[in-house]
Amino acid sequence: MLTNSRLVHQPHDHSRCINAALASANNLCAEKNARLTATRESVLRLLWQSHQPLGAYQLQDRLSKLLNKPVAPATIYRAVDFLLQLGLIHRIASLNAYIGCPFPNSEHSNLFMICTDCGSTAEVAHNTINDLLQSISDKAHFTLKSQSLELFGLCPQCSADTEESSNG
Amino acid sequence: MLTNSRLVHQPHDHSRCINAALASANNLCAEKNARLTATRESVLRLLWQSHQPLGAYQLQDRLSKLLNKPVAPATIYRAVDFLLQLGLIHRIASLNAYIGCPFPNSEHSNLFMICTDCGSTAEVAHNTINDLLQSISDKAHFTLKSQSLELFGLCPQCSADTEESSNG
DNA sequence: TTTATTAATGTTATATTATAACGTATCATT
DNA sequence: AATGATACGTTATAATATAACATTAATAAA
Repeated sequence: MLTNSRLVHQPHDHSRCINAALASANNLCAEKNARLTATRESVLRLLWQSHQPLGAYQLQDRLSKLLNKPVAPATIYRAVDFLLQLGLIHRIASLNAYIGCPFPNSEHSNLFMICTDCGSTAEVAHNTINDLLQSISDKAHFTLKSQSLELFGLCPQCSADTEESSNG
Repeated sequence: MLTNSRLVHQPHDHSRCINAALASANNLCAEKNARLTATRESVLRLLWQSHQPLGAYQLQDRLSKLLNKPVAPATIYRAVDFLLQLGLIHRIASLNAYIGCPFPNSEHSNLFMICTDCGSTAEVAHNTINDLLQSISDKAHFTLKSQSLELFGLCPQCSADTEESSNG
């Protein structure tokens, strides 16, 4: 099992995450002959700077502030589509929001643990889940192409807080 | 494993499904002291009549035609919210659409197999998946409350069609 | 059976998310 | 430099969802 759960839910040197993600993005783009333009890189950076999934219009606000000029929705959606194509980010359907992918090079589950309290979201890559879903699909004669797996609940921190307040 | 995959993907006496769903809805409402009003029942019926998930504005069109009068979005969203609350329908986040739940009384996975070709959508209830997701959550100290699991691919019929056309 | 209370609906307006269409600029190759 | 492909700017609008408040209907209480 591969997960960024601990990183997401605990304090850490976040600038390292961001730098690692951008370096990895640069590699991937070079490899695929794709252009990580200024706009695209900024959107990716904004997603990584956030500890939560961001919606298109949140990205619009932030990019607009960053560039100190108006930014249109199309600009955001185009950047986001590009990053989605390359697997550098994911869309979280239930939130209409986007988040950086912590392991863009590996086959993985698109499995997210979303805290309904604080909004923090961790991704988990888990082969057993993938295998199980594949076998369920096979049995049903369903040709599986992709998947969106979203879990809702309380992250470790918010779970602990709830526990505490109910005890004390 | 509990699934309506075969029913969804193969010809059958669909009026029976609809009647069964409505009967089950009536029971549930009686039990919970909830009112299955005319609007709510119509929306549920429309969802069951469709072989695919329907969006709010598709429901608006259909209800409007059924009643032969204008229907506002709020009417649809209110009915849909009610039915969601009772577990009589599900929302499919990736499609912004709604679908009748074939087993509203049982604990289940909210796992959907969505055909990207014809749109037909089957629900699967699978304890192993639930257990696995619960154990993953436990390991991550994530307090799991609910889940949305959406699989995209080709239904048996469309898989077969693709196979055929590639062969011949 | 009136009255009070709650639940559901009607209606209008508007917020939020996403895309279309078309012109302009930038980049890569010749 | 000319060309073609890719990316971006800009404006408008489509699609999805909610807010707010008036009205009606159903239930409960007096």
